[in-house]
Amino acid sequence: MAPRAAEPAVPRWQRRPDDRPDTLMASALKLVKQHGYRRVRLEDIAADAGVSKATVYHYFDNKDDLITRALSERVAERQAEAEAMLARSGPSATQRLRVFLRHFWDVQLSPHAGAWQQLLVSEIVTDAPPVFRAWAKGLVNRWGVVERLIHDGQAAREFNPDVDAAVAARMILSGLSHQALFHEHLGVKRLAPCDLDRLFESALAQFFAALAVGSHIVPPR
Amino acid sequence: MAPRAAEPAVPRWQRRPDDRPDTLMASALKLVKQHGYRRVRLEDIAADAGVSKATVYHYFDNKDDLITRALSERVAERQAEAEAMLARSGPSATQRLRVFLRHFWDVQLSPHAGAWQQLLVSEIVTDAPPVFRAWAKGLVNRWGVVERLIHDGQAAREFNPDVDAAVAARMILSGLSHQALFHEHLGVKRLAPCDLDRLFESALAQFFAALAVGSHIVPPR
Amino acid sequence: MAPRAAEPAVPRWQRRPDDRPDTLMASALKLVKQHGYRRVRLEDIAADAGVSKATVYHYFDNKDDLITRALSERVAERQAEAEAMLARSGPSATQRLRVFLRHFWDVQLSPHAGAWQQLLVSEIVTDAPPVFRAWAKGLVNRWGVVERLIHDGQAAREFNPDVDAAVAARMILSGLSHQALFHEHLGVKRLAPCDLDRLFESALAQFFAALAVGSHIVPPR
Amino acid sequence: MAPRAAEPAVPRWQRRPDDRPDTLMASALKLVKQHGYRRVRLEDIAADAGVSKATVYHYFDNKDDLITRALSERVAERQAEAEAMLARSGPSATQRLRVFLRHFWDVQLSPHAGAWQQLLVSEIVTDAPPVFRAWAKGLVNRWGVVERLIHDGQAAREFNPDVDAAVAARMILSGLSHQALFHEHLGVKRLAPCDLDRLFESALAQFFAALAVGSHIVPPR
DNA sequence: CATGAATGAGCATTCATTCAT
DNA sequence: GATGAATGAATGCTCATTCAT
Repeated sequence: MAPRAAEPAVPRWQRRPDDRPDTLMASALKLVKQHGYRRVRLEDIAADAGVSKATVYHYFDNKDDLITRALSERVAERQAEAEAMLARSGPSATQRLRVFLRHFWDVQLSPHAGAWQQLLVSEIVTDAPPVFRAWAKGLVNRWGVVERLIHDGQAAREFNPDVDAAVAARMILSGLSHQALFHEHLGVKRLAPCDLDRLFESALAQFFAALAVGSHIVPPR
Repeated sequence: MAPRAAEPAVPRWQRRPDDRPDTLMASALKLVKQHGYRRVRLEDIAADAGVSKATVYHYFDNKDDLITRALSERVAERQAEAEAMLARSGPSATQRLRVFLRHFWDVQLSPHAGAWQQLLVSEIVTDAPPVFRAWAKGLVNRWGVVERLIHDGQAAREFNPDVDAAVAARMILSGLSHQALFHEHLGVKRLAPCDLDRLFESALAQFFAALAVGSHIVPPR
Repeated sequence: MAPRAAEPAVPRWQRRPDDRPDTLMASALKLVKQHGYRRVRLEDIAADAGVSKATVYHYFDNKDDLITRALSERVAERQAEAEAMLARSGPSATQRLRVFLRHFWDVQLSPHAGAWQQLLVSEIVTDAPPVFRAWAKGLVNRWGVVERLIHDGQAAREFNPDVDAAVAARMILSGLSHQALFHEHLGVKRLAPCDLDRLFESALAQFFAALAVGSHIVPPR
Repeated sequence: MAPRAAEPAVPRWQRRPDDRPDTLMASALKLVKQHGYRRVRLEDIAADAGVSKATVYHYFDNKDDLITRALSERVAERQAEAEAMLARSGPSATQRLRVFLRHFWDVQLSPHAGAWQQLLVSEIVTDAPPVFRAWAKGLVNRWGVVERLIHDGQAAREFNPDVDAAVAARMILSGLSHQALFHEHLGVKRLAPCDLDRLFESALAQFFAALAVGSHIVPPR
């Protein structure tokens, strides 16, 4: 409470006011990930950011605005990362796909990603539709990336041209995502143990088997 | 205030049939699905069931108890349905798998199932772990059913014996689930349209292609 | 719920309905003493008496009526005891006083009496004035008893006739009561230990010293 | 709802001086004394202090915290007063005792003190033990003061050195306290009238008679 | 008689938001 | 710009009492 006497008169840094919104959004993000969208209290966010509740209203319209903007910004960053994830070079479509999917899997397994999936599916889709839409665009984008890689492989005669590339892309990504969420993040692995690498490798083996040139694909009806 | 003269004195409340707890749980379920676990107000549930708040406390310990029991009961029912879903007969493993998966897909597409997935992933896993565990058991169960059907097919030489049946089971179910959730329930279909039947049929075609006897499966490492 | 089959057809005793009110009052008394007037819940009393809440309303107008009547009855009993306490015979007034006061002290030390004092002073005086009045009559009665015993002693030349007997009676009884309450029941003995017998005996010695024939009593102004 | 035209827009609340917590504690104290610990409603305290319920939570953790702190503070004040009560000078121990006890008696007769005794004995001892302990310390303290004054008198040959000073102190203070409570505050004077001054003076006369040099004290056993 | 069922009124506590300084 | 102070609107829970059976 009382000013600490012997302290150096010149603090090492001054909090630049411009940082405020970012600091607040960072705190918001952190606490939302920890406790969920609806459970975070504005007060906690403010405290975490080291400001008073009222200050939040200088920078944001209300709690929702703060959180929504915090999430949006993060979605944008993630999107950028996701783009970067694309394996741009590589000898074969197979190789590039494998690299991309491996990266995707690793990301999905991060606790970060787990928390995000939960938030998205539950509260964001309901309470912050624009954020959800932004994120969904990224999702569709990734589907497109994989679809294009498959098409490349088909064009290069690496893959069976009869395979429905769009669906194949969706299924491998959805499968991996869903497994990461339930198996890893939600703890189903305790009920049905399965080595994570085996999961990924087997899934990939089957994915490529279905894409293989001679695969017995029965075109939909 | 004013003395009611010869009025028949309408009784303040009615005695209703003994299914009170069930009615309450039904209302709870309905409103939880509509507004989410944390957002339902006890008062709304009571009102929906046509009773007063206090009546709820006659049958349940508290709000959590009511909702948790409502969810648990529903999980039990769903579990039963899921068991029944099993295609018990059929000429071939392929046929039986197809029937099972079709049923699974149809169920996943129901709005009901969509709401459930959201609830489970978000609030139930956090706020009602026992309910989540019960549900997770059912999930693992379904994985097991498909795995066994694949094993049957492998034993009957219908499928490639090298395929990792457990992972194949997980991936097809997870893929379908995840697609149903995002594509259908969360509205991603507006961003990336795709016919639901095509989705299912292509997914199945690729699934069986990977299982096909001659498929080029590279066993994991 | 289901009737226990093998049970002897004739229970050893039938609860006589006439017992009900007494049973209820007993439970009320017990719980009021345990938890205080305002904290007992009607439900607890009913449960303790083995009947349902609604049954209480057959015998009593409301919660207050039940408790008030329970207390009143007990006050009446106590009063009777108190009367009986009077040492009717004895060689000297001194002896009879000593016997009476010893009895009084012992009663005051009982946990029972402690609970009662608390109740009286706090809730009964406020919430059940008639009960309080009844009890107060008993109190005044006891003062009168001691006063008369002192008068007897004065008439017999055992005590100094100048002593104000009424006040002496009040002070010895109040002193003992108050000490019993605070020292014993409210636990002040932990802060200022004092042997109970020493307390009583010293108090009595001083009481009789003041009454002694040669005592230097300065009559009030 | 209707747009308020050019209205000066009366502010919804006022900022008030910084003595809020004190104001609140004062109101708490007042209402607790009026209605008892458990019966005061937070809302009433807030209203009495002219603030909203929520404001209370700005300064106190909860209702209990508010009341407990209010009581504690008051106990502290009373304690200070009690210390000051000590008759520091005077020609004789007798004189100093008389002054002290007179002051004590006057205080005990104040309506204030009556309310406090009731609260202490009933709710405080149960619901706010720390407050009770603090108060009990003050009580024991007062016993000690009188005991020391008696010892002084014994040392100065004013009083009989055989008298048990500790017990004498307890009995005179307890007697006066108890009489003040029942006779005055709880209205027993209506049943058994007695002039307050006579009560005090006679009590004191007997007290000093027992202490007198020649008093026939029979040391306890 | 006895009771399970039902309820209204009450109450402490939480939290996003606003205002005066 | 920043904040402490203030609040209204919710909301879960309790309990004495009443009614239909």
